[in-house]
Amino acid sequence: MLGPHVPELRALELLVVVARTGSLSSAAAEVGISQQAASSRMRTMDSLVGAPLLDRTRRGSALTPTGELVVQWASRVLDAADQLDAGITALRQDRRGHLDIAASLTIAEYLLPSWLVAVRTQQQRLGVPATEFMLTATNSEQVAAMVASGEAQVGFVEGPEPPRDLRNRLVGVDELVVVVAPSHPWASRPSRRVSVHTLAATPLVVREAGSGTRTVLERALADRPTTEPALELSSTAAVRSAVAAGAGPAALSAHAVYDDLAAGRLVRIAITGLELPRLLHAVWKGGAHPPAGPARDLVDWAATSQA
Amino acid sequence: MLGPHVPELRALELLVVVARTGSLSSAAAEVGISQQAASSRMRTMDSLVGAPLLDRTRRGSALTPTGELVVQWASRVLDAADQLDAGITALRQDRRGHLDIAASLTIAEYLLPSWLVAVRTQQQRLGVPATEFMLTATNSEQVAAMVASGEAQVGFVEGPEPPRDLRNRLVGVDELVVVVAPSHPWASRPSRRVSVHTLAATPLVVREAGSGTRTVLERALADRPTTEPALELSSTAAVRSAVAAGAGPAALSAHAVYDDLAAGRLVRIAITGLELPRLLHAVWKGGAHPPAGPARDLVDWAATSQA
DNA sequence: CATGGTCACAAGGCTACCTTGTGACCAGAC
DNA sequence: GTCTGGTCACAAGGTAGCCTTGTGACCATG
Repeated sequence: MLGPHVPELRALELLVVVARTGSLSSAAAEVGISQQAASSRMRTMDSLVGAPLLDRTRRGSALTPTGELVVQWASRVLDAADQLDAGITALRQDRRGHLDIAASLTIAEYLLPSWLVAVRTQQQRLGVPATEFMLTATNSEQVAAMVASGEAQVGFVEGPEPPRDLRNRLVGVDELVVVVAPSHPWASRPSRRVSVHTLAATPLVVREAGSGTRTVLERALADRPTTEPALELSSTAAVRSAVAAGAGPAALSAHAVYDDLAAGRLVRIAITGLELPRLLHAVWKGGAHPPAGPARDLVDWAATSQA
Repeated sequence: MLGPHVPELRALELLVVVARTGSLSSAAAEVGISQQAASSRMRTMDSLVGAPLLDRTRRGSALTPTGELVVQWASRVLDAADQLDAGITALRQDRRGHLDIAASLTIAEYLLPSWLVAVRTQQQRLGVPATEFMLTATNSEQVAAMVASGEAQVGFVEGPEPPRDLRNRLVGVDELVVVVAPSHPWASRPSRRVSVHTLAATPLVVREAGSGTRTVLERALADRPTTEPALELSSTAAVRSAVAAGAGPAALSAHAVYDDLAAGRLVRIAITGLELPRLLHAVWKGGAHPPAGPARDLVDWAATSQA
């Protein structure tokens, strides 16, 4: 799946740092290796790409045109890696100066990492010591319970309306969308649209019974004659893969398939007379605003970045 | 910049393959390592994250809830890595069964990789042998010359209008946008808007004289009294970093700053009475359509994916 | 002309990872 | 019952890649 010519993350990081600093030595210092090691890493990248990435002169190293291309591509990889980093850091339960966050699955998977990165860089810029986030991902009911009990200072839930006993603020919207593989007959229809009736009569790829997305879908089709699932899988990732491989249509969170739609691995099908929006709320206990500090920063960011 | 808990790309790839196949052994076979090596890699990932990613049973391995989160985050990294892979593959000059592409910088950097990935997966799905793409990134004039001379079968150019002597098709639009750091005074204005006059009077971070984006900008401000640049840098990446660090405003391609805007590292400022759109065209020589085969597939994809 | 900055070459060591070999366990077929 | 093919785990050993240290050449700048 991944070719043999793709450098590892640390090498890509070194490349962009070299691009920024203009020097192998200082870049090496920044990522914590020796100048010689950095030079060697860059040289192996040269051979991976098949062309030199750097103009190495006696007073610094500048990018070649090829290098500049690769830097741009690498930056996107590293952006995603930053979000992964934020997520992993939040999962590791470092218990000094931390903020406990509870979030529903969709939010934890697709939105929260970028918010964490944003708050983190904001803190860096202001010179504030970094907060360690701890993340629990579970269903929306559980999230509400954790916030109510004080286990988490702030929570993020999805659903028709936020829990009554907690304060809330709207931070985004999600929607279930129906997707198929590009080779699926529905994708060839000029309108890329089918009726609710057709959808209900078609075997779908679904999550296991009881999962949030499946419940929403079943409720929306409740008054129609429905058919058996084509395939029942236990993770969103598995459903995405199965649909892309042609196993049949599925309904998934718009956020979950954003990349696949953009890359053309999946095709969105509109359903006449069916919309499945879900509101995403931040929730907390107590005052009109979340507790001052990282919790409030996070909610503020989430609420404003959706604009 | 990148934390110590982020696995390398190959490890992430293994994780998502395990998630898809449901088995360590078959995943190991797919990525070309032994089952034991795969098991060990996954175990080091466990310790990086601080929690097990897999439920390892005697008849397969399924994701834990934590594992599912990490898979989603990792998928985004790998999506970007796929585009990097496509780009690098196109740069490596493998000369068997290839398509020569010439593209202007903006397109080569931001759009082309995803198109290449799309065409590649399309070929895989149809069982067609994969084309080796060869990419030359240069300015739009050069691109037109290469296509005219036959050095490249297809080209992608930006500019007010495509070259007369070539056939063309619109594949997208780009725009120069003005961005500042979130800490910049302009970002605090409620309107996030300044006048052309203010912009012209403000020292900007710019590319070196002669670069495409700088030329467009200077031409647009030609009839205004302008000031000296705040900083002159030789790559788009350097400009982005400098602006994010607070060196001043800059005008950059909308595609170049898409991620930074989404992540909040940069803030877009509207300029009253100034718009700098650029049309992106595919160009080729000869008939009304590009030559059948990969060239046509690529252009078709590019033209339709912009919708 | 000294100094501090750049990068390159060479040798050595170490570590991390991978392979091979083996075993335990489980399900389904016969 | 047991055979077969599938899973994963444990252990030992080798190897290769990478990193550090040491050294040197070169070039600006003061």
